[in-house]
Amino acid sequence: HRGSRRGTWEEKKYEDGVKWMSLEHNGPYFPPEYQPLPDDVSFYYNGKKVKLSLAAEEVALFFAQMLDHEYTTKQVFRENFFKDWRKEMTAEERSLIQHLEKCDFGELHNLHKAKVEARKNMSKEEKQALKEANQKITDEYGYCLLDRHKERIGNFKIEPPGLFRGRGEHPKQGMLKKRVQPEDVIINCSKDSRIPVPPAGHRWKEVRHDNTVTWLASWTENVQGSIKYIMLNANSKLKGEKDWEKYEVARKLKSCVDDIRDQYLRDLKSKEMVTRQRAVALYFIDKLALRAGNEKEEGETADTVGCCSLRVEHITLHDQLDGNECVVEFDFLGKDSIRYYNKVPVIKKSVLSLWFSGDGPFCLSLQTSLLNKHLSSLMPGLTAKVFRTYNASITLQQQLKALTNQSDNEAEKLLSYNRANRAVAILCNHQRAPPKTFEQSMATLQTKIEARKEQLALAKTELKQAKKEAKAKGNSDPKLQKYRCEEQLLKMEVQATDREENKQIALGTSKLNYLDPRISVAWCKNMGVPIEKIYNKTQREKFAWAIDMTEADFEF
DNA sequence: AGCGTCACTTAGTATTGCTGCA
DNA sequence: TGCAGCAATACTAAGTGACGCT
Repeated sequence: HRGSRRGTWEEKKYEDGVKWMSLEHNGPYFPPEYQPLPDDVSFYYNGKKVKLSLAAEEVALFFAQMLDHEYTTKQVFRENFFKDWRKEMTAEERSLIQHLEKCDFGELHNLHKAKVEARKNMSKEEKQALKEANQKITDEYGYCLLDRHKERIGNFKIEPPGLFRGRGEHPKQGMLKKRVQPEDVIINCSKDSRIPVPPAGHRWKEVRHDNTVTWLASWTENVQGSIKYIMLNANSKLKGEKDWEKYEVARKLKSCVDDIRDQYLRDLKSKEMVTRQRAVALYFIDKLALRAGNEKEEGETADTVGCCSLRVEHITLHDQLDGNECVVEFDFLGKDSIRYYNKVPVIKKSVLSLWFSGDGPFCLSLQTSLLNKHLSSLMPGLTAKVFRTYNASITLQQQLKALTNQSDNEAEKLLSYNRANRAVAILCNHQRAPPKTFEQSMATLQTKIEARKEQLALAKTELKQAKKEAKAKGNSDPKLQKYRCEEQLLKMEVQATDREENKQIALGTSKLNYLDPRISVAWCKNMGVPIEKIYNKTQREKFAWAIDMTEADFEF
């Protein structure tokens, strides 16, 4: 453990999967019940006013609230919504309301907009009252006692009902996400703790006492049938230790990655087809930080892929492209339907010939389970995703080393840090939609820079002038002014560069999930940069373990 | 091996709230 | 002192991978 103090973070308390000895909490917070529409707001069908049943009205409002959103123009969304909405209708309503096109949600939509507007225009006192009410909810439901320590809960609120918003071309978009009842919720806590009390008139689905899991409550969501959990906040000891463990596994990979690389390069020539295919998968997972690509059930989710589920249509092989030999062109939708596009020169022609070797649509006939089984035999705890963590963290460390100089000023150092972070985000393909106000905000910043330049020029002139006059008096003010001006200008220019380079790149995901925080902490110590410049309050809480234990000589 | 289930991490976007500037 | 613009937070979907059963 070079560069780290032994301390509470390194203790391993319990054996074999036991996560806690005592757990007490107040259960999840349920969203408020539906408030019926006021009498002067109506839904119309085919031009005629229709008073909907409470259940149908609530779902109608879900749709009305989304009318400004692109979702409601999509055919799949509309069909799914309408089908599920009709299920909530009374028989009478169902026989009347047959076509979504004949529905007029205008008044409902306006009501919603008015409510949003009213919330914006609340008085200070009203806002304060609301804030206090929310605080009260957080105080009551937002914390738990785990092994006698008070810990924050990450998501203590039950997800409110609404229309399912899948990402990309999701076949289930628009379906009704039903209201969760206490009768749907499983509570997990310790036997001898104060059992959470369900809302009046209700009971829990089950109360269990399973200390091999970390969740406090769970329910099954109706759209995909998946389980949702109430879990601890990222700043909790439990999550922190797990995070630390993750990076330790990635560091262990560092010590054997050379051997593993040698082996998969050799395996490319193996007589066994499975071995060769495995080698190709590993090669790209390592080189491009691709995700594993588990199989997905067709028709249940958007059509997205990862390394092992890449299909023939996602890659193009080029003997020659842009002056390079042997290039693989990737073009596919990955997690969250984010496009991955990359042209990659590969080591050998042999790699290319290994694609398409199956007769199905897949590039490789290889399952992630097989890949991970192999990996775990090479190193305990090694799986495909460890390569992403490892390559992300090692890239940050290398980039920081290459980009930053002790002699840089703080703004320059921070730009370098962001650039190193950006290199990782690009590697991991962490994208974002360009902010709506991007062009505008760039222009504003540019204007400010111009103004500051003029001011600086003026300050310089004044300084010359003042030098002559002030020599006798010893007045240094104009000099200071010029200096400050220069510094602010530089800071803004750096900011502009940073923002431009960041247009479509999201740094947060890698910072939060892939970059060993100890690298950043050590860098801050070495560069004399306060940790607050790199991590905000939440992030410092999440990475408390790293901030606590890391010395300047830490090496990933 | 092949699956379904479960637990947990990783992900982008929507909303909220704070700050610095006119 | 109001508010634009950005940072922080909230939200919840979408992945990974372990495990147990057949």
